[in-house]
Amino acid sequence: MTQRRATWQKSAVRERLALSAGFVSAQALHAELVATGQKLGLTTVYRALTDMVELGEADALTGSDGETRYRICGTEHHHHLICTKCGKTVEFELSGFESATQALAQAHGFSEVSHSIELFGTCADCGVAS
Amino acid sequence: MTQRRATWQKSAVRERLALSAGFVSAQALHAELVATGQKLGLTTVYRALTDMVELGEADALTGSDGETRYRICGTEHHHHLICTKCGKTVEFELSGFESATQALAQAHGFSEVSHSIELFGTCADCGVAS
DNA sequence: TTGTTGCTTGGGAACCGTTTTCAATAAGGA
DNA sequence: TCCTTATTGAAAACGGTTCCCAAGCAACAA
Repeated sequence: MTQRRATWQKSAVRERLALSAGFVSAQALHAELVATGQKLGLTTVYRALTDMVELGEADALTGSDGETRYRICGTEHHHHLICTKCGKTVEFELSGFESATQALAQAHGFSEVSHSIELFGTCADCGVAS
Repeated sequence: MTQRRATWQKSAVRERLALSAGFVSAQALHAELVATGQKLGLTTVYRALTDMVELGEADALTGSDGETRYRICGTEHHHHLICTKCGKTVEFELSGFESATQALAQAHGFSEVSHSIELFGTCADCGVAS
């Protein structure tokens, strides 16, 4: 059994991620850490983030560009409303919708259904001020 | 202005994709074409698929593994119910939901909202028969 | 505190899907 | 048929992520 050890690298990744309002890529996070004097390897950042996702401390989201972004999230089931400009994220739940999709899936003979629901848009701050 | 020329390669990609019940990766599609004696380049398959997506003839879906899969789809707005085992896909629409998300997004000050909604599960054929 | 164990780190190479390059090819109008 | 130029395709480039493995260090025992 793998037991985890506490290291300042993991703490640094966790803390830095907590500072971000939205989803951040592993590379960006690594760059920020290095820029603030925290010298750690990119590989380590990837591992720390992967661990956090497995522990349910963070959510991962792979965009259409193939890059995975991370964010510290609540543990309850939720979805995201993400600003495509600045990455700012709002969590929300969708009461009623969950059961509706479940019913729809079962109607088609599907089981073990999970879903991916994300909303993308431009937040107030990034919106055109004209 | 870019005008398109008809080539047997593009037709081959389109026809092969039409044979698939679900989403297929560019590499898999290329392998299938080569296996059936259609000798064309992987690059060409990528280009043909990208074109189809731009023309609205196909849908592209980038999975968490970073691989993009394609499928011929209807032109109206719809979502997908996808079997994670065999890739079989069912299209469906979500009346009422669209407006609900729109309202939710605006409530948070977001504009130009789009959404990504996909359901994943195990289809009847792939379900555990024990 | 010191010693031992083995998880963790990190730099670079490897991977893998995708895109770009560019010379050869071929579609389609004149 | 000829000519123009979009298209093809093999190889190289790319970019994000993972693997390799020797050095480092956290946790625990004595």
